[in-house]
Amino acid sequence: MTRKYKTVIVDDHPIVISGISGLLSDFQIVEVVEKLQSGVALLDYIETNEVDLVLMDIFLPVINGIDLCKTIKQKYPKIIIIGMSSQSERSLVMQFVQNGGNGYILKSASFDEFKNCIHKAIDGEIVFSDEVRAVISQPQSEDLDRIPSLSRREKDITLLLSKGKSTQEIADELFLSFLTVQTHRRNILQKYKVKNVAELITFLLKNNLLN
Amino acid sequence: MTRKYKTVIVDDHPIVISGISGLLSDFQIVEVVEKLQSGVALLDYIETNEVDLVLMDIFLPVINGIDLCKTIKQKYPKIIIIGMSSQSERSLVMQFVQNGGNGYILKSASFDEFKNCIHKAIDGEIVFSDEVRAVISQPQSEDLDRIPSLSRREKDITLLLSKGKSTQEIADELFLSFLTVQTHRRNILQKYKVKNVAELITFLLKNNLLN
DNA sequence: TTTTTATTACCTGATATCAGGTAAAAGCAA
DNA sequence: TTGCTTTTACCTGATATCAGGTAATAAAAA
Repeated sequence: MTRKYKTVIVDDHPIVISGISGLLSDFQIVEVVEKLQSGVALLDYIETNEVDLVLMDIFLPVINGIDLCKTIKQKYPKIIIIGMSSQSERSLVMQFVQNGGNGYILKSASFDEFKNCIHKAIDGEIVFSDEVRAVISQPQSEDLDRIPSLSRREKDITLLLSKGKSTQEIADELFLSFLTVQTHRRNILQKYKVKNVAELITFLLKNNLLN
Repeated sequence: MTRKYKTVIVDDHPIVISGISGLLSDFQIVEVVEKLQSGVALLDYIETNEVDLVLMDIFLPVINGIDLCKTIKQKYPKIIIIGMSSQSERSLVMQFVQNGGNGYILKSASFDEFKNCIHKAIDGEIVFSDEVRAVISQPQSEDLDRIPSLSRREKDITLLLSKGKSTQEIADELFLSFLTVQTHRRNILQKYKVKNVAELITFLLKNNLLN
């Protein structure tokens, strides 16, 4: 008999944990050895226990799933990590995979999709649920995988923009020339390839890049 | 023997549904008669079936839980409706209860909390999970309770604004006059007392009022 | 040390937004 | 039926944004 994959579920919602473990109880090949509600608890657990597979929520309190994934993979590259969330923001998924994640499943995925993904991930594939795949496989400027970061000054200005400040008000507040702020604004919009501040802020907030 | 409460679970995440029905299977007093993934499906279902208790996610596609609750309560005030979500935004909870909701539970609540709340709700109480109660019972700047809501059209326009569309583009997309869209924009900004679209979007996204 | 990035700043012209006003028709609720 | 809200639409003028340039200085990375 083949060894079972020792699996840990990490989610801050007990109900979700219960749902997933119910789903996994059908599996012959995996065995849920622990259910945790935080990233810190997971880091503790893998220090002293053998783990083969982790199913984790991306939006966790304190440490988010993306950073958590990176930390774990650095020390234990063999652990298979599958991320889950309610939204399929392209950049989130990309970051997760770049940090070593083995797959990304939307919580709105069907049971079949879930099972399928977990099976394939165990076989070494990088897996995505249907909706996620639809989002990330869109044409979408093949190079924009890695989201550019804002410089210090650009962050200052973006924050004030999100508060509804005008170019002139920002210039006054930061003791800069109106024209300088204008240049920064243009650079920021260009950086994220957005048309105006409205789209910029939507992008930044949805990707947790603002504050 | 007392009659069992016919219960419907509404959530767009199959896993959550499974988790909750697992939880409810321990209950002698309730019986899960249907599991649905959308508000529309629920409206259909209650037209032709008897329902005593509804457990619904607040963030549902198409119709949100708050509007859904209102609609149902108008026609079937006897149905007990408990809302669930991942966040406990004060204004959301308030709106839900004002629309007739019988309780609000965070998905991060423990199983015991869940059971407790459902029991009490059946007994006629308006119930909240611990974390929710902590949030809503805070003093809170007495005036900012009620956040104005957007009309259907205003929502359409706001969504397009968040995608960086210009007034003209929105007019074209919705088959409206440029001037009409301009009027809507002004009304929306006024409603939330913000200076421009940037501030509007920050406000809406931080309060989960946009999709 | 050379190169690149960040920050600062100026110029112009086209287009868009914002703020003020008004107002009619349709739909819903009291 | 009488109001209230929503949706539609028009007008004007002041500001603001966006997109296209260029360019010097400072700081950080190669």
